[in-house]
Amino acid sequence: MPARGTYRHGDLRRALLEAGIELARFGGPEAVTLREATRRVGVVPNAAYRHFASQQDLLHAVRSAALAELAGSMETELAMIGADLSPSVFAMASLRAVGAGYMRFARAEPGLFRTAFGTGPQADRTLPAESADRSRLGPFQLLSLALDRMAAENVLAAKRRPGAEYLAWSAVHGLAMLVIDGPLRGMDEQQIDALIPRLLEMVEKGI
Amino acid sequence: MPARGTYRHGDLRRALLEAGIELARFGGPEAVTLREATRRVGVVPNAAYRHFASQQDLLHAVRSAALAELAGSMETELAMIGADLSPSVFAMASLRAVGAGYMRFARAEPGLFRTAFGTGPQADRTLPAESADRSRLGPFQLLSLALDRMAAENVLAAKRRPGAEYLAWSAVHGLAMLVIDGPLRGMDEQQIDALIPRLLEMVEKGI
DNA sequence: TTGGTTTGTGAACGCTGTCCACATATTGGT
DNA sequence: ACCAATATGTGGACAGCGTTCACAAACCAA
Repeated sequence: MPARGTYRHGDLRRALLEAGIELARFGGPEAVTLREATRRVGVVPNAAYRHFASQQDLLHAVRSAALAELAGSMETELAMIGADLSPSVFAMASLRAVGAGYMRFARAEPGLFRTAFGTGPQADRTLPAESADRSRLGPFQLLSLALDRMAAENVLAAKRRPGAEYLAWSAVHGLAMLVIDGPLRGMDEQQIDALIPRLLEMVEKGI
Repeated sequence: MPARGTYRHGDLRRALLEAGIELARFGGPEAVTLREATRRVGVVPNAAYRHFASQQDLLHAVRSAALAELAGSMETELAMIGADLSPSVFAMASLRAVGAGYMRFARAEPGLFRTAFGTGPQADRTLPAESADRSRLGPFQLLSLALDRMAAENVLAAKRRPGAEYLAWSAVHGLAMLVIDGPLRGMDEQQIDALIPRLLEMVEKGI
């Protein structure tokens, strides 16, 4: 006898994924548990196995969603610096925009950010180059694009050498990690706000 | 009847801690489980509760040990650049030394590194300034010290502004995280080796 | 010796992921 | 329209995890 749901849920996979995202949002990767996700959807734990091979599989799906949201935050920030700028000014501002978007997301959604770059020995890592579908750009591609623009407009202190995007990424990512999940957690918010432009400045000048 | 150990172990706390470190070394923070640690020591799980308030407490102790090992790696690297250098040359080299030590530890002991900066909502974070005993310097203090030396010898591109150590730390930490636990995992080793000096160069020039 | 404190044991509880057998909807062929 | 095959959710079970409680054994002090 069908007790819990309508027995035929309709789109259980999506429902479970959304429940997982919600869990990650508030509790980070370690909060996305298969049992709790199914509980929220109102279905028995095993039902999840028809749509996700394992809990890790669910977590990977949530991770992808988190990465997409991070990219969205960067694009939002990029859109805010308007297209009425001259190419060179736009190029100059784009690195700061994507960097700021990165940091904004990390601080606004620490749970999702930690999920996106979640720790763990079993976490499946895909190199940014070969990641996902080409349609949507990932965080790394957006950062790389900003550097490309700066190089094209010659507003970069140094010549754009291959791999420079990794250096920029390291700086931004490192600050984000230290702030939301590391020893800098609890640091004064204003101090962090002051640090962000200085960090991006360091990247521009030193890359 | 005393079945497992000698019933009176001697120094169970230390034994459990060392077992925990061993677990963290190979499996990262999520591998340090109370039950496995006690199992290795040959004692019943509950015995741990006489020496650690909880599993988190054990993990915190392991984290401290990991941080100490990281600092040790940085000091080793610092010692390798000899004291026969002129103060200004030594200052110049010290940032790269501590940075390299940081990266070396991260790559050589990813499990311990991930434990040192372990993720999780319940991770107790202490600001570097107020951390630990004064006798041994932590990773952050060593990095900060290197920048101080460079500023004193005027070998820094810019004036040493307060908080610059956070920027340097962010860069190094970010690369380490991306390499051992993030999307850059699996990157070509030589490529990483080439990236490290460039990253430290970026810090020197851009800070 | 005796009584108290420390330290390890044993059994239990609820939580987790996962596997198995089963029941129920949906779907496609005839 | 019927009937078999498939897809999907249920129920029950198992092992492993952290944690708690009551109890036993060892040490220590008076």
